[in-house]
Amino acid sequence: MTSGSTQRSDAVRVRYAPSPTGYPHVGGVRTALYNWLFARHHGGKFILRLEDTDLSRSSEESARAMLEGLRWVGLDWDEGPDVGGPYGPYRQTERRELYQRYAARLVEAGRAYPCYCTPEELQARRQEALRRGEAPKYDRRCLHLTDAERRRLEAEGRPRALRFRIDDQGETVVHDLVRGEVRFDNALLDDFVIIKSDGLPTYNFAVVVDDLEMRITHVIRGDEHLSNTPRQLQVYRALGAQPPAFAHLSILLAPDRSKLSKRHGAQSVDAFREMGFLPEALVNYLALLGWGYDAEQQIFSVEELIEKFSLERVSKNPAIFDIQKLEWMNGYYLRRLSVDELAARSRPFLEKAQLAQRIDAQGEEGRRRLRRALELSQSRLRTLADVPAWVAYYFQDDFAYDEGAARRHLLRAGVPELLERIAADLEGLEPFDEPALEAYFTRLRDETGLKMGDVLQPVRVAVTGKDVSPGMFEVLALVGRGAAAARLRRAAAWARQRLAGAPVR
RNA sequence: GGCGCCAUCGUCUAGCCCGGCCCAGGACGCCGCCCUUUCAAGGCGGAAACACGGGUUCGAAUCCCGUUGGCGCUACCA
Repeated sequence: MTSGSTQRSDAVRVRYAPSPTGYPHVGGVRTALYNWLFARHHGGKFILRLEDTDLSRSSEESARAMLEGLRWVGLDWDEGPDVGGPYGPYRQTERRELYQRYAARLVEAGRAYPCYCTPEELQARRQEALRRGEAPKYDRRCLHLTDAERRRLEAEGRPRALRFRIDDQGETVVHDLVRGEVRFDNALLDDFVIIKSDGLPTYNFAVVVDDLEMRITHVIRGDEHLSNTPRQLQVYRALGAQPPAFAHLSILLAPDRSKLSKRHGAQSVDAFREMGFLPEALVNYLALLGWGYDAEQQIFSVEELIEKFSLERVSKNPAIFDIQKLEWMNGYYLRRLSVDELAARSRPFLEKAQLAQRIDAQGEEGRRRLRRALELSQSRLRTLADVPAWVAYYFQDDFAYDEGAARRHLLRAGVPELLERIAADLEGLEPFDEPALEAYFTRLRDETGLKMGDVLQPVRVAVTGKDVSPGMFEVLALVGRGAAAARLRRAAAWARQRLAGAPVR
């Protein structure tokens, strides 16, 4: 076994090692991103490894979702379960023999021993210790078993786990790249299980073996692992191996300061995709959550992130995920997309809103109108999911009026007459384009003595159903003469009827 | 309970290591103004923070101690 050697290649090798027990959530993606940026910055390797030793919670579906989620945000890996690599396999359940070999080494060295205590017994003793106000450490009962006792327990067919014999003298110091020196009293550690009775390794053992075998140089992971690091360091030492460097990232919190979880709604990258976020915006935002270049710059391309990323500038405090800033950033990226790109990225959302078929049905003209519609609404978008609402009225006439908008602008004395007149005028307007429309409405304003808003807002509601839209002349020109006039008449009729039937105010 | 981590505007943060340039800078959000047919975008301006208490020092956001709070670990989960 060569892996126990202390030599370390100077090429950076980092890994992201999720356990496939759920969806890929943003916190994990951020950890992966930092690892990836670190690797790319240093021209090193980024490795993906699946920690699937918890058979009851791991699933193939989740593993697929993990990889897909990472790929969606634009990460790629040099070694991993799907692409292979020189230190595979890259899922722990396929590496059992390896852990067994390392465990055997520890047993030989007297640093590991079989334990026959059942979970129930352990649980009971733990409760008891807690009740007495003592630390719930493993009592080393099985360390002191005589050969005869051991034989008896084996003969009983008792399940057997393997425990690591901790060195409880002195202290273990973690030299953390983001937190500095962190010291732990070894007397507080206990003999933890390294091989479960099902033969699979536990996390604290498997990570060490894998990181060693895969020649990982920097372990960049979540803060929740900091407390476990002294245990792992002891395993490295017992193996006579040089540990990698460590960097513990603060975790992501929900707005209520609790850990980000399901009940806070969106946390899986899939959810963000469905909400219409762009991967480049999510990456930029996530990079800034816990890392800052100079605090002035907010927008970073991936290339810039790679160039500027460093662990020294990773902040120590936990960060709260702020979806409003993400939305702002998403809007920023959306505004910088070409119209064609925007159209392409909007496609799934237009399909979901049943608009894609209508657009397609218009062929080339449909594409042209969609492009123009997107052009007009681009600066108003925050997510791709907003797109359908901004383009729908260019492709369908049968919409309902927004209640508040209708009340404010349609259900007023004189409005039906005004709309009918405009409809008639527009039918004769030549040409029916933006300059002509503007000239017409200016004339109408002067002639009636109304303010532009008093004229245009009713028109807006009649033509779009809402009181918010892009510039009215552009909208009218794009909707087209026939449809515009028809909608104005429909709104006039609707308003007249409502005003007569149930007088408003 | 024990151990560990963390602590600057509502949020992300700069500054902290190497005390004075900080009556604390930027960004999101919020408010106001400008532009304007509405809403955005854009421009300009504003309110908004060094958790608390002790030290050390001529001087502390910056160093030390304590308190409080948040989070994590303490599993045959990862």
